[in-house]
Amino acid sequence: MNRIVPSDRVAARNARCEACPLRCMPAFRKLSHAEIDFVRAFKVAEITAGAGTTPLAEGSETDYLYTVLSGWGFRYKSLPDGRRQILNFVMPGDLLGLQSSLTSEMHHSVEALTKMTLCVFPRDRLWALFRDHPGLALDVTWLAARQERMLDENLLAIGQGSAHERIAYLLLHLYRRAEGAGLAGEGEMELPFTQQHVADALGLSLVHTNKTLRRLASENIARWSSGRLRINGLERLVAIAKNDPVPVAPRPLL
Amino acid sequence: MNRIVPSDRVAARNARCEACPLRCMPAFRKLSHAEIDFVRAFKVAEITAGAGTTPLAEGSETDYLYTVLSGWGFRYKSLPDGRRQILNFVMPGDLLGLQSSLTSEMHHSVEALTKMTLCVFPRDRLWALFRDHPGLALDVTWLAARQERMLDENLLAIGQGSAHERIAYLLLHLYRRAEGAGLAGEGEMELPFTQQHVADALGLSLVHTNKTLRRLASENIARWSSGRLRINGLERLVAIAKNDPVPVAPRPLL
DNA sequence: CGGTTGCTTGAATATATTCAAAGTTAGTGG
DNA sequence: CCACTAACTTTGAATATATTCAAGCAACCG
Repeated sequence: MNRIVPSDRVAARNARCEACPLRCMPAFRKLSHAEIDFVRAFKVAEITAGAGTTPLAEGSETDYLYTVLSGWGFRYKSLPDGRRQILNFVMPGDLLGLQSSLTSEMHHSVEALTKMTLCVFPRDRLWALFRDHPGLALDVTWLAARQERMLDENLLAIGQGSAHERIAYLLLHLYRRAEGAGLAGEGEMELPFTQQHVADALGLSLVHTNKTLRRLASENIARWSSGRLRINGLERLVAIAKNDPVPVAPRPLL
Repeated sequence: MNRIVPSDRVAARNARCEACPLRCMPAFRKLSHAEIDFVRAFKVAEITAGAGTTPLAEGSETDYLYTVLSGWGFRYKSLPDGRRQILNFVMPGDLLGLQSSLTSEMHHSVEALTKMTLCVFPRDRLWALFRDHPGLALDVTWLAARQERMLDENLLAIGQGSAHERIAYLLLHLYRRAEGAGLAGEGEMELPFTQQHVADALGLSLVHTNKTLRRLASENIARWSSGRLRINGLERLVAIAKNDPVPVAPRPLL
């Protein structure tokens, strides 16, 4: 179903992290000179993963951590019979591969939804990061805690919500996160995936996901077509989702 | 429903962390002398939370982190109408309150199932820990990553599993964790909570939870009565759960 | 165009929920 | 020791929600 294809590797050691277009955004915390220098040396490559490829695969060993510079993807786990659960969507600024910091065996996969650009950091230098840059180490922990919080909210929505509530929650969640990454505004954003992805993220069948989305459209709350989401009733969406996860800024970026 | 009761506070600065009965267990990593000294100074109190109390409440501010020394509890989030999702169960060795490391506002609650004993660490000295003890800082990150992995597995079970699979998953998960904390063996363990807790943890109704548990008993796979779980068919339980989360040792303990 | 992928819809079915009530157990106080 | 209560477990029946099955439609692509 999801073929694992090796990612294109681009030698790009000439990283000018201080001029990183992502880091320059106001949403991210400013690093000190010493920290920027460390990050630049920490980064060993910049790779591109094409849409549909699997840069990180469950069960495999990875010696690297990645920061998403651009593009969309998703983290997921599969069952032997093919069912899969999308754990969350991946956007610029996210740190990947931390989950298994000691052992390097991955316990989930990551698939690219669009072409993704990733900064590559060798895992074996994470120790030096913790030893020499406690501020960056706290950033790593902050990112892990943020991830955990998102999973908590996810679990609440999936465990307790009806289909209507789950879909509202997911759309709002994605909109707020995209906002934080400069990818949304004016109630509009790109959704570079299919209804099947929404179904797999929320534990719903494709058919029921479709019917629930149609209902949101007929209620004139949110319309999704041709890969673009338009939210007309943000307040009503929040009321249905019972949760408005506005992101905190400034947030760390490795 | 869940009244918030202040916990009994016990002045216990005479902590002999090096002789901590929990830390002495083989499952936990040995700390260096310097690390032990730091942890002992880091610990400002030892408190007891009675069964049914809520030592950490969603929305409140906490200036402390806690390590569970003994007892059981659970982490949960609630919706305005009373529905609640149990995010996971809390056992000895778990670190609590990290989730919101920078802001001190809690995004979930913790309720004690039995009397719990907790080590108390002031959050504002976390920075000193990261600065002076990178090994302990990595431990904190390791614990966060482990938590994240457990949430991932949870999400997979709840999002994709049938009731039968979810219950099998939870029982197995609890058994493996209890094993790691020295609280289970020979296929037997204490379950100090009710079927309602299982229902709230798995996103199932109480009635359906009960019927599914009865089915597992009638299949002679696992029996739960009078607060005690007896697993007769561990292999069959693993086969249903499609996942056997054997804990890794040694693991860190703060 | 023909083929593929994704969206949409209706109908039949399955799974899980809600409702209702009885049975059990543990704790309390007379 | 027993009556009484409260919390928890168990069961059956009716209902709701979501799934599966099946098929048509639309858009895109070689």
